[in-house]
Amino acid sequence: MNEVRTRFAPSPTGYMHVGNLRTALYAYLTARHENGVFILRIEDTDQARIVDGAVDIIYNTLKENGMTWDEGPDVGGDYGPYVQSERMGLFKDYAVELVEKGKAYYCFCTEERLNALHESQRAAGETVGHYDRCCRELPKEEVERRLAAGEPYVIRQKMPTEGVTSFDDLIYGHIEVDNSELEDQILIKSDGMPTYNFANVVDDHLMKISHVIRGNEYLSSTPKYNLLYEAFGWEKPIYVHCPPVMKDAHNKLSKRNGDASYQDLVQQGYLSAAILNYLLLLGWSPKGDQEIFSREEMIEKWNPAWINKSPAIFDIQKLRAINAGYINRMTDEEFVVLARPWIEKVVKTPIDLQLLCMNLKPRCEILSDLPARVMFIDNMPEEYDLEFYKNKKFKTDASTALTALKALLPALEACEDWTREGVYNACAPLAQELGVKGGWLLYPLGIALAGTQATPGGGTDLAVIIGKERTLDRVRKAIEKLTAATA
RNA sequence: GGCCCCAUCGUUUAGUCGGUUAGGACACGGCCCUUUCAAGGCCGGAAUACGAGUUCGAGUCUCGUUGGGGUCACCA
Repeated sequence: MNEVRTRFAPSPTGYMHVGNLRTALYAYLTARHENGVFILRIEDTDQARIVDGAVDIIYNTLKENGMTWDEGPDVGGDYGPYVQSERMGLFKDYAVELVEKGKAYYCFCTEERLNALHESQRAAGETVGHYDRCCRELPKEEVERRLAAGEPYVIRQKMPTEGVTSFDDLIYGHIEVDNSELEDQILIKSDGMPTYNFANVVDDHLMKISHVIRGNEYLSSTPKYNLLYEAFGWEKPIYVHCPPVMKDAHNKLSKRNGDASYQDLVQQGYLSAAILNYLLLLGWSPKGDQEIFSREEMIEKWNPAWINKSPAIFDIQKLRAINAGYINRMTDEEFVVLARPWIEKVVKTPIDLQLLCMNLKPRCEILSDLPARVMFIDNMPEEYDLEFYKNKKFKTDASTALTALKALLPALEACEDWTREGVYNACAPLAQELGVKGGWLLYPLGIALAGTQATPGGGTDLAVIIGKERTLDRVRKAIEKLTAATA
């Protein structure tokens, strides 16, 4: 049994989109599950599309998610270099080897001739087809003469003309394609550089990649890859083609359409662990009903054969729910650390942060929810709808609220122990004295202190969070407001 | 258009040898709990794209139809 070696081979062309990240995760897990090797290879041969800083984004994203690579541009390894542009010298010799084996050939056709060919195909009412293999059987002497004359050329792969080529994909199973469908594809371009397909096969072989894990847009070119392996006499890898992550039923998720990238999601307050967990489940499922996985659990349970065949639509609602699950599972202390910067965006005054966060934790799905929820602390709305005081269950309204707040005010003024228990104990007994339910008495307090209906905690908790001074001030103002309104 | 691939609740998935009240999660609705809103607990509505065939029996096997995705570059 050979060692399992997988690779993630992104092009540094910008942001990391979530489909890409998922592919990286699947490759990472496949390696780690088998105690194998995970390799990072940067495919930067399309210099025109390279974006500055994109490599760092790839490094950082992988690192943030704990996906460490054993071999790569920065850490080295026995099969480097791991940046494709630094390997350019390597490929031509392999292509020439193929020519010598009769599996490839020099082609001197000019761009003009190819265009003309396509024109005539079009004129004949055919769809534009394959290269007509004009140079495939050129006499050896002619080839050598034209090479010596310095004529520009490409090297093309010689495809079989009849029969079928098949391969096995770990998730799609056995796939066959008629050889007549295969074009004599270019291996080496006229500038001497390899095409992506060719470089990929050679690199994967040289790096001893055992599992080729990639998007299923490569499914239809895989027969060509396989033929290349066969032509060289190399051992073929196990193919794992992953279906795409969709934005909706018709469109792939892509940065070009303005869809959220991994970085965008993090900025919006999603936890990277939650994003990764969600991605794991998008198109893959383990045996049981477990949904939240630590990295160790992911590695343990991972089986690439359980990847789904059909495309999956990215559902932000489910991501929110998973994110909420991660927040809920945190300790209060961990949550305070994460929440503090978001809270401090809108709260500059002193508060009981611990108590606030304790109340916020089960109410927070993503961190960016926070500012809106705590806005009232520094900026309570001057005007708010007195209808807020209406509560069907407790049978309260503006008028009962006035009564309740008037009863509460002296108790709050007299309260010396301004803690959660202290304030609650100062207020709650009043309900008994008045012969009313706790909610009748305390519901209005929350409205008076926040001016909104949804608050992080009940009335007495809010009082403790914002402090005695502000509490008394707001209760007095509410009494004024209610007195004026109900007069 | 040719070729390849795919098809279970709104979404994501379970369903490995044909026999299931077709299960879970998110979302949605209801109830409970409750000092608001949440969280939590309980309950509920919701799917095998369609049509044939094989079979005592089909989500599961075969064929077709429809729908969808991918691919057909000197791009990666």
